[in-house]
Amino acid sequence: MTNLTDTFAALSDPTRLAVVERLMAEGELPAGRLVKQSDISAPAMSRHLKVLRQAGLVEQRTQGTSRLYSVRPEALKSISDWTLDHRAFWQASMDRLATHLALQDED
Amino acid sequence: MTNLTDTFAALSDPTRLAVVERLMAEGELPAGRLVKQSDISAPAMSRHLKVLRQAGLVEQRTQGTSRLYSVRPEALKSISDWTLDHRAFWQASMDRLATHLALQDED
DNA sequence: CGTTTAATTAACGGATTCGTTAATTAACGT
DNA sequence: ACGTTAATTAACGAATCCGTTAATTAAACG
Repeated sequence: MTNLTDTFAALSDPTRLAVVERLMAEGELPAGRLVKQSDISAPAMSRHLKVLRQAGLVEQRTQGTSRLYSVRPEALKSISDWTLDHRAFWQASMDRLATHLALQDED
Repeated sequence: MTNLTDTFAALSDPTRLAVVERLMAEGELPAGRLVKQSDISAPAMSRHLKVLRQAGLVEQRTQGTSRLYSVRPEALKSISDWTLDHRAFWQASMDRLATHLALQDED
């Protein structure tokens, strides 16, 4: 099991966050495809993918000379779970804020 | 409005994640209190708090010579919203996984 | 006004991050 | 076995991060 800080670190880079979002939207994709629509080199992308893999955010499988990457849903769930663990805190505050704004609208 | 990658970056350091979690659990606390139960110096903590503040995760108010820090719920909500935006992806996968494991248990 | 308390900013060193180009590994087709 | 395609690892430099100690700012109090 990887640490939550590692998950956050993996998603703290714009290139990596974009990769994860694209893989979620389009599903499994080869590394080369991810390189094409980025403005960095293949080696740079390769190391970003390694970071994502080591953080448990993506997994890799080989097909011919290509490596296909996809998002591991467990990683996403661990983030969601973390926000839910603390939801009692931020939800109440947000509700207060929403109520306050709604009352202001009535003026 | 701050970027989501900045939010993730702020939470990618164990000291900062611990600070945020403690502030959520205990509410507003002075910087000095956060230093005490950490094993880093006051200047180091001060810069961590600055990172959290610039990422919009905490806010600060002054009381006497102390600075009181608290978590901004909006930041937490933005993370929760992000997971919900992609929930359709990971939820379905997790459900499949759960079903699969349940079927295995029956063997 | 000088002192104490609380916290920050300044300055510096070591480690890590992120990009590049060059070299290497891996799988496939002939 | 050889060449091609796809991707990774190696090697290096610039920038950023994170810790430290020393110096500075800010508020409160006699």
